[in-house]
Amino acid sequence: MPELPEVETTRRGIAAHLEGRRVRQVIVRRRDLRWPIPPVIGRKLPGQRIERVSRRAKYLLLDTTAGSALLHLGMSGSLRVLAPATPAGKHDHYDLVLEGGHALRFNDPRRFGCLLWQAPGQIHPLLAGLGPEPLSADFDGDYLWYLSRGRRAAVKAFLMDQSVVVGVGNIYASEALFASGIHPARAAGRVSRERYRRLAAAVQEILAHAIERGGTTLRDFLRPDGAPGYFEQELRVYGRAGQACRRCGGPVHSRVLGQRNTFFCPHCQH
DNA sequence: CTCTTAACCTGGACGC
DNA sequence: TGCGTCCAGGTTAAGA
Repeated sequence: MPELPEVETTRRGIAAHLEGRRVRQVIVRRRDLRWPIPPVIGRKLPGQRIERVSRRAKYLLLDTTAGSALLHLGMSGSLRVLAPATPAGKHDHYDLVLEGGHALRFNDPRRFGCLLWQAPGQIHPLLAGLGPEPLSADFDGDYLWYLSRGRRAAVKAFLMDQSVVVGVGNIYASEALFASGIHPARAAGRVSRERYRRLAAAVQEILAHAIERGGTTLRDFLRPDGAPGYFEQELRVYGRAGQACRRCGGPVHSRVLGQRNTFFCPHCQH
């Protein structure tokens, strides 16, 4: 479900409720997520004040002086802030109960998400080796061009590689490649510097705009306040196989690339 | 290194 | 109504 815009939307939604508050209790209903929830969280987190809710790539971090809780939403995870004593439903795997009784609740049918712990001053192994944030100054077309020299994998797989740049998932990769006129199956090493500049600009523009719209709701993504995201209506190619390209009117194609369904216009993208 | 593939897990949509 | 099949926004681990 969540790519960078959806995770950032979630961060903004929960931050106002969490920052400055203490965690009273950690309730774990199912420990076996992508990785088991480590017992250290139950020992360290209660009593701690959440100083900041931050984001790195598609991970959310609840920063305290004792360490940081590291949250990932996987494919189907979502977070809500709920009133005290709201009954838990199916797939509600953990709650972080705050002082005052409100709870941050994690729901995730497929259990690809995780809740891990990062000690103060340490970088969790999952965060080591991640590429730059796409909306930071460390990311631009020249960087992509330089890094891609000699790479034979498809440019779409290259763009979705989180060690290259973080946050770009299957929806926004198709969208950014369409916006910059690059065929998703083209070898990454055979895209020109000028076109990588356009691609990087498209990634930044699309992600920023999607954040403004509260992310993309395709099936079940909801913001922490329960509202859907409104970027779906802005999608140019994703999920539109067989429909008219919004630029040339020809049919949008789809094919599987790197195990993921990919949408593009063969007339507009080369 | 780089690249590809299988695997993790559940639910919804669809065809029969 | 029920059952089988396919698909889904992510990521790692293992193997070539």
